[in-house]
Amino acid sequence: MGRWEPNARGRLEQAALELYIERGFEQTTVAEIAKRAGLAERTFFRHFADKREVLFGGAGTLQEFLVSALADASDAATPIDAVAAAFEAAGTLLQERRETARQRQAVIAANAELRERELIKLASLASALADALRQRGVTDSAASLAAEAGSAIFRIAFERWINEAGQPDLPHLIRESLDELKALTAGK
Amino acid sequence: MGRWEPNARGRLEQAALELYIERGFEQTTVAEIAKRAGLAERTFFRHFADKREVLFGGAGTLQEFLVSALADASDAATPIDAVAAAFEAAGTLLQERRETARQRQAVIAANAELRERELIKLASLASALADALRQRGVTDSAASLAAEAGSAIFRIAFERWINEAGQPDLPHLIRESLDELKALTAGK
DNA sequence: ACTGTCGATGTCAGTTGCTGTCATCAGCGT
DNA sequence: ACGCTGATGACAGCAACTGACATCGACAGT
Repeated sequence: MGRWEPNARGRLEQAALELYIERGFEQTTVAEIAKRAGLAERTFFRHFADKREVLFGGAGTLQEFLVSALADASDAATPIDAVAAAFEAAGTLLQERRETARQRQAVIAANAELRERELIKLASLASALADALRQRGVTDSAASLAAEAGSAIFRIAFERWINEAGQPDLPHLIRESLDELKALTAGK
Repeated sequence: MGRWEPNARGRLEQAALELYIERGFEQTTVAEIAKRAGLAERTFFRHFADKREVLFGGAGTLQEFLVSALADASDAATPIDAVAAAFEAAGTLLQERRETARQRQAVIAANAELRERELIKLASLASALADALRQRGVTDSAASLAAEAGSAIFRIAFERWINEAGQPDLPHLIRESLDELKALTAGK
């Protein structure tokens, strides 16, 4: 047994999400989050770079998953198809936590600073995917374009998945968005 | 003659850009910006919501220009082609300020918070373009996809325009990116 | 010319996010 | 037993941002 309760980081994430839901992101102070987690304010900043980051702990994991999924994709696949396939695989995993995802997304949508953070996480993700494509021999500009297009497809499909009633299938929505983009760029 | 020197807002923008270039964004305090502009710190926050916003005064203008350019586009054009054409028109105007754009972009690239702000401005822009497309009768999802794809095309072309040696033509780079995306989504 | 309103700015105090620094203390290896 | 390490606490301090109130030229109406 340690000197302190275990999983300080997890407790902070939990406390923060609860408080952000209860009274909103801006109305919550870091001191309150720390107090609910049974820690000092200073400790919060040892685990998270800032007050927003506590909501994005999973972003790094998702990015690693996508990059390795992309690395495993068939060499025969088009860059865009490979990226979309990686997102579909990730979508299958996300699927299991729809309610959590909805809560989190509601908090993020309600605050501009959190939306900014989300956007930069997605941009970092697209950049990592572009790098992975380049390692597969894809041209510089084609890699950027395919990664950004894939990211846009995912964002739009994710939003529909969150907002739609019932139990929509995220990988299926991703595939639909991909097909629609292909139709849009095919001319009329 | 007013009681104060005219164009306080412009002086603040100028002073801020200079200081961000001289010593970097984080190393500059709002008090220093205000002092260089001959104003009080409080006045800075009356003109700009925060320390970052002072670099993005033109974003609103750009967005309005794009939306009205899109509204003027031919009804025969594909959604993506209409969006790309709007960006090309904007690119023609941006072209005249390449050096200013490069300086500004260097400052933004050097700081994560500024990149976040830039991303949300671009997201807002894409969202406005999607709305404009919907008013033209484009489907919800097609409008989002076309606007996001157009935005990605512009971002990538803009980056190349900034970094390339010589005097690259921005509208031409936009067109090239559009064509490349079309090729990528056309299958092999 | 007088007067009252208005708009842009100054001044000041206060909250909060975030950082640097040093102290504390259980566990662990030697 | 001893010292090292890693996670935490305690405290001081800076800078971003906000609210409240004061100031004073411009300007309109009379």
